[in-house]
Amino acid sequence: MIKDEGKDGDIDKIQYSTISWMNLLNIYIVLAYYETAKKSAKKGQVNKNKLSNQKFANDFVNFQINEILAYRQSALHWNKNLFEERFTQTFEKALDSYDSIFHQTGVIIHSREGSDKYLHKIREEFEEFKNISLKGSQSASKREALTSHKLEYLVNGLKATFSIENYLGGIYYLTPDEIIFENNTYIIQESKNTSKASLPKLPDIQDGLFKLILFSNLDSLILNDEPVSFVTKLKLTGNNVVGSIVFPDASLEDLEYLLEVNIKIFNTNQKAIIKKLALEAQNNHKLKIEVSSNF
DNA sequence: GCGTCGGTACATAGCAGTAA
DNA sequence: TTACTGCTATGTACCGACGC
Repeated sequence: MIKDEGKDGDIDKIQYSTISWMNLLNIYIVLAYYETAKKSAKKGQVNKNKLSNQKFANDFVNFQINEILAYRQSALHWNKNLFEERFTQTFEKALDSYDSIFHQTGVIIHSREGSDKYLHKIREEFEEFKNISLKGSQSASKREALTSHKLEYLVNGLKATFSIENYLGGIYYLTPDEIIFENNTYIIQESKNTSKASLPKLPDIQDGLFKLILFSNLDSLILNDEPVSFVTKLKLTGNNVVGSIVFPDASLEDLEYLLEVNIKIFNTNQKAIIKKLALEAQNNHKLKIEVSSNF
């Protein structure tokens, strides 16, 4: 839920968007907090208030996993209950745990002040989510499949926000990198770039794909009450890439040619990833993938 | 000043190849 | 079979840049 790396380090807290994301994808959430940590002994860090080697309270994690194994309802249901009944107290536990880590290690941690504000904000977002789901369940239209999403498209200056809702009432807010209007079609695009390598790292590609697969499964895109045509696109750019390719438009020959002219640019693993991306675009309706140079 | 993001450095684990 | 070596993938930590 929270990771405090000491006063001179980073502090990370779970965001509500992550929780609603899990709701949308039917993934069960396990709350966890760190129980022990050591003062960082790395050179350059010994004189700072920095924690490393943080370990989870494992019993608490295992307990929840066992509960989930015996649970018979949807992840949304589990997550909702978890949030209502355990979130605040577990967060307090996490903070208390950091207090005792401070006493054990002498490492000063971030002040507790911001935490109340955080809890208030995340609770507010949860309430908003509950209100929207309530409205959804009252509506006469029964949605039967995950692919039938309700979609709102808000244009706010240059930023566009999608709110996707599935039939269970899970909601996730996503902001795509770019929206391009071309040949009467909206292209929802995620871009991943790498300045040093020729192809972005696999986790980055996966992240982009993941967001786009949600978009590409949308039934329809409504802008100002009018249905508009759209595709989704993952644009991968890297260093020294010769030529460019767009899947699934490109032929097998095009793919072989791209790999041939970039034989020294892409390593074996990267070539394999590109081939898999070609397959992904072939099998995923409405998804395009572009591989090109970053200049 | 704070929170966030992206790039990078570093440690570690897994794996395959090779020599003893 | 064992010990060693180098390569790669992965996760964590660190740090600078940026916007608010």
